[in-house]
Amino acid sequence: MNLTEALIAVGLTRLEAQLYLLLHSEEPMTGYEASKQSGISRSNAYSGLAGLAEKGAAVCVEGPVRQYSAVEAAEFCRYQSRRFKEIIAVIEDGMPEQRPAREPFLTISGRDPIIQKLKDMIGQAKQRIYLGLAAREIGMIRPEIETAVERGLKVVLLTSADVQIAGTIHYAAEKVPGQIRVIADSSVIMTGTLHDDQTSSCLFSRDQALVTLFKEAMANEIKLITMDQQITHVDRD
Amino acid sequence: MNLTEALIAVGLTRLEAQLYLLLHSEEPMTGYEASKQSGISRSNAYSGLAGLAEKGAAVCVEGPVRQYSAVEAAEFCRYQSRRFKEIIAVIEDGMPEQRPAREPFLTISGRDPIIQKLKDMIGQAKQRIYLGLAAREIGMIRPEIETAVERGLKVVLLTSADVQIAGTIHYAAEKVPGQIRVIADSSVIMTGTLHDDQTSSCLFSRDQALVTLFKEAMANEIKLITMDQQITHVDRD
DNA sequence: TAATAGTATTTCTAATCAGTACCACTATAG
DNA sequence: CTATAGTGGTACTGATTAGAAATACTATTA
Repeated sequence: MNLTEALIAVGLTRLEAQLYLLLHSEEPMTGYEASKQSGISRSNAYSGLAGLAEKGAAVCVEGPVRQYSAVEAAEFCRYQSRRFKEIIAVIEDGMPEQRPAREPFLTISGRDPIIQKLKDMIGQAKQRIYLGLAAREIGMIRPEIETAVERGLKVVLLTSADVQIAGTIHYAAEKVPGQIRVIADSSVIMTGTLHDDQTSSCLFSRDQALVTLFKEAMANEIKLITMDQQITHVDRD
Repeated sequence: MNLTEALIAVGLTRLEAQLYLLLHSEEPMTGYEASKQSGISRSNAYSGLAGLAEKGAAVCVEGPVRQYSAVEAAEFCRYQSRRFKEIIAVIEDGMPEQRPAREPFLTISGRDPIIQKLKDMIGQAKQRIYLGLAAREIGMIRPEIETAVERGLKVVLLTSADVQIAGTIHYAAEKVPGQIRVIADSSVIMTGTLHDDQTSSCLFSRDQALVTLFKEAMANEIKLITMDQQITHVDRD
């Protein structure tokens, strides 16, 4: 995600994002100036600046001509955070309680939802988590793993030898990139493949039989690794 | 902001939001069922459910027919929060530094930007803040005022007698709803009117002369109030 | 044959954006 | 003094796209 996309994600249009960046590099300017410097058509430059003002990303400098000045990024981000918190509050206390029934087998499709679920499993784990992932995937969730270690969780990695994360128990195993195997708290598992958005699909399960099967498979894998090689235990600190 | 709008604000479409709520009240369902129960056209019900799955708000229950189950609200909110933090991080460390020049007089138009600026002034104040607002406006920013009191700021309210916020210094003054007068740290002021979006416009200023004028005006107002009435000082706790 | 499950296509609207035309004002070169 | 270039601003048109309503079509099952 680049800067422009991030600005679009918080509610600006593409042109507004462009103009916001332009306002940061220059003195306050009129729509005319903004149009000239950005290449955006005059009409759209004016409406873009007005849009920025409406969304709290720019303010007006009144005078003989109407100029706009950018609201500094930190302040704009504070606005957005405040707004986001309100939105989340509305959702969290407005949503009806989930019916208790939880299906034992769920399919999660698409790259992003899988990564989100993976991070959430690590974040929600209470005692321990086993991660059978290639180095590429470990890299994407490194902050979450580190937070889990700080929370005092037992974190076991089955991944390539060159990965080093303090506080984790590490078994060297060459994993195929994109293949995912996770167990959290001996109660939920996720497994499947993670490539681009279309070809990514994972099974998430709470089914006790499957979880047990998975646990034993991972335990066996670890046993075989320790028979071959020695354990690399990276101590905390 | 209602629930559906909040869900739309985090990236769902109106139909997806509707379907997400429906999924919460029922067992997992197919597009066919969702269409029947929501009144949404079949085609759109299917694409809506697929959209929810893509956005991490629903998961698939594989079987003879494809059913979708809602991801529980708390989990979906965690996804959104994670995503939002990433976006803010991109903006905050991607934005070029603001040029130091800050115009002395700025116009802030529109209801929302004004309220955001008001909250931000309170949040960013270092020592003291004077708020000349009607009870209606005080109500909107109550949490921010309470946080300021907790931060140990001197918070002075010039507002109607019935407003009660612990830890603030309160002078009873009947204010016209929509009229705003604020000074923060004796260095910045905001004043203007706040009604509906079109008719709302405020001046924000760092100009020392104007700030001083404003301070004296408020001091005089307080002096007159205390000559007439007695001070209501609500002690903390 | 009715209900279930799923797909495809058409139409409509609104937002975004590119492009252009037009008007008013000011400064200045000839 | 006038012509013209530059500045500041508004209005309109057209293309593209996402979202959504509506309908039609196929296939399977009870």
